[in-house]
Amino acid sequence: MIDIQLIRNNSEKVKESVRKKGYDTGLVDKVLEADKARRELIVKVDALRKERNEIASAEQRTKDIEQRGREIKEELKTLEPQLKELEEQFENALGQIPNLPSDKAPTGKGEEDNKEVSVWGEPDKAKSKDHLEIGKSLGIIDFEAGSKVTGSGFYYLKGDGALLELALAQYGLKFLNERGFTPVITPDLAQKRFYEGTGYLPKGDEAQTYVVNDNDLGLVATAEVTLAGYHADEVLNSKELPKKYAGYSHCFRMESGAYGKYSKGLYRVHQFSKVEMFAFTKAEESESMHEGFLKLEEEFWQSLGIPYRVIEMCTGDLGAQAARKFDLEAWMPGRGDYGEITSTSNTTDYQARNLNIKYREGDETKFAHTINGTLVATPRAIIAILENGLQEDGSVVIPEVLRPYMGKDRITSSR
RNA sequence: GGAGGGUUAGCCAAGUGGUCUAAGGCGAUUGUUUCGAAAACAGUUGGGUCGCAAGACCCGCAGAGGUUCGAAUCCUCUACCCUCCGCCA
Repeated sequence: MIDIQLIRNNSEKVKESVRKKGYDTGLVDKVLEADKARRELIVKVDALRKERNEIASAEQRTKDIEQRGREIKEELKTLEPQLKELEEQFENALGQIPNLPSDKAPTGKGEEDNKEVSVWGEPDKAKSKDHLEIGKSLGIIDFEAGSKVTGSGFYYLKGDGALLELALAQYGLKFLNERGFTPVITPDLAQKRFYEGTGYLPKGDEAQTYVVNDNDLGLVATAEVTLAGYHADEVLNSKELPKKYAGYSHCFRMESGAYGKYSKGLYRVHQFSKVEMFAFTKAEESESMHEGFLKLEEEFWQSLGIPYRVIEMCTGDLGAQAARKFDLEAWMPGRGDYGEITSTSNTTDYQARNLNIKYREGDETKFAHTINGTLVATPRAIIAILENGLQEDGSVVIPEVLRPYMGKDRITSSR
């Protein structure tokens, strides 16, 4: 959520930001109304509580005073639940206001207004084979068994496919560990507060998360959920900041209604694993940390030798949480186009407000800033590696940096 | 699964119905002092409402209910932590 003070003091500016993000500016007026109603009742309730406290600490206790105490108790019995209700309405309204976009984010409505920032590597236009075809002939990806046993959108990786996934994860964690990140293996399930607090409720708010029983637990869509939650309700020491984590987890996404030729094969699946970067920083450091995340993503993908381009999201394509966001898109010969492989967002203090993550600096406590970024989501990495590394003879060359983890330099057939 | 003990502010910790307006200590931070520092002393160190401000008030003792004129304190439920027993490895 954003700071209510900002809305109270500068509602026009907030509306402008909300409009830029493509949300309804009426949300802002709703918040102000709810805030007003809530404050009016607070004044009433506080006055009654004050009187109650005075009565309770009075030197002399008389029948009259005790009678007044009983009256106050009755009044509060009706007013306090009303206040609670108004507070909830206020919180809900406030929670629907998206984070303000950074001034640096290009203004725009949707995908078509995103900005290409840079391009690295030379796509090999001669290659056009699809990872599904390659994976099938090498015997390393099996979607048929996945849909038999689990359902559509699930798959088996086997043989070198399994080794490749683990190689990517291990290389990724080591890569980040060497660059100051703490590797973490996180829970794959989290409570509602966390998967909602990190904002996996997009504009359409179609459910994205698999929920387990009525347990209030959901399968995480990303380790961002559990990494952000790691320091929930804490006050961090500013000297310990920034804190940088490299989380490895499975990710589960319902992806309802997301079928089509661009969602083919491993590109859009219901379960995958991912190495995720996450940082908690001081307010003034989030921007440089975010840019650092982008650099690390580039360095990582360059080390794999995969051609990519960097896209900066325009305001309309930032989502609720992000103030600024960059994606890396790898060249994928099978589709003859670039496809998203990473995404890094600066959510400033938006997530931290939801999850109550602060830091103390001097005699001030402030909300921390949180930054997230994909290092590698393994299925899409596998697409890029298979399709770009395919040789004439049908084998696939493994990027050099992964060879130590695989114990071989190419994939020839499944074993 | 059973039985007991526990959860107080950034951390440690006192407090078993009414000056608790939550003691004290540590840490952090600001000021005084100093050439500078240390030490010492003084202040600040959860959230909210009203107010131009000075300030005033409300809430907050794991969470949610309840008893009472009055709850950190008594009662009920829930979560989590610890110890022992059982079970499994």
